[in-house]
Amino acid sequence: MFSKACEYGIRASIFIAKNSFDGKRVSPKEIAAEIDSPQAFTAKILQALVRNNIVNSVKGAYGGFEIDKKDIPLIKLSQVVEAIDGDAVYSGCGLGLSKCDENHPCPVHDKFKVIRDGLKVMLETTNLEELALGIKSGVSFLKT
Amino acid sequence: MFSKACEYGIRASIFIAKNSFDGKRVSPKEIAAEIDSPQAFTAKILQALVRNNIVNSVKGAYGGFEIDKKDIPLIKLSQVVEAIDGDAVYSGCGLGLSKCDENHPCPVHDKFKVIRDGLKVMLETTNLEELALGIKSGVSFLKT
DNA sequence: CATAAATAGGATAAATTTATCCGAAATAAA
DNA sequence: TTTATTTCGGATAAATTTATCCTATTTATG
Repeated sequence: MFSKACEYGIRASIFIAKNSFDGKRVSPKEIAAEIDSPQAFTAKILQALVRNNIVNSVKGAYGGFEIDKKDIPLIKLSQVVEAIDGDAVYSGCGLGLSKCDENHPCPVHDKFKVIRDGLKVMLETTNLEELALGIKSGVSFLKT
Repeated sequence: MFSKACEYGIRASIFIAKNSFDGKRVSPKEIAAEIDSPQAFTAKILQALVRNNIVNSVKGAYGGFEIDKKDIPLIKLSQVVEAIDGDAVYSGCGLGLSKCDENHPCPVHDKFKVIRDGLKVMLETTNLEELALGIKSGVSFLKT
């Protein structure tokens, strides 16, 4: 469904959001440990999230990654996915046709549309706040 | 969503089904041309479909790939996907956790479950016959 | 039986994704 | 201003996926 990079990116975003609630910045090292991901690779993904204005980075001593508290409920999962994987999950053809639309559909176009639209709505209506709160309260987890 | 191999596999299966309606066997060359895929790679995927008893191959002169007419309505998209990509699309965690279930869920477990279950039902209730008929009647297409 | 036509399958190459390493640049604090 | 700390970013490597090539094997037909 998503690339590994995107999976790490989502998990990292949730972890950063959780810590930002407490005004705590986190490092790639800490993030990688808490979401069980390769550290250097995760750092690259964090850079992409910074470039896309999803998380904020502070260089130098006592720096790290954070998200403005007021932004946490406004950031949707769809933004994180799009920053890393682009919009292929929504817009691409399920069977890989370069041109596939209502006028020239692949055999499963309509059936896939239902699924993809559902996924899109889900990602666009899920924000980092609710996911971070799940972690904070211990009902959900970011690693095995 | 699916690997390229799986996309080719689905398109190839539909094309074979369409021709099997007319009692016509098709070659990898013909298949690759009609679904716009790399021929040798497609041939490998066809081997996997044969090993999984989804399509039938006939070696030697006048051979090719075919599907028993009576089987066409019985073969579900889920079987083709599973033969090539396995069951990761259904059962895997959306965020890549190796252990993710009701008792130890990732933050988006429930929300993903709805989407994945929908996808699963769709794949399990869509058969090759209806897809092949769409191609035959010209309402849908296997290439751009 | 000989031949031509076709799939099977191993070896290999190219492309993409995933992952690591290291020096440069920035910044807070002493 | 110096130092320690931390992100940034380029280069590179490893792993996986995608793709190609070539030979062996099978089989219908003459």
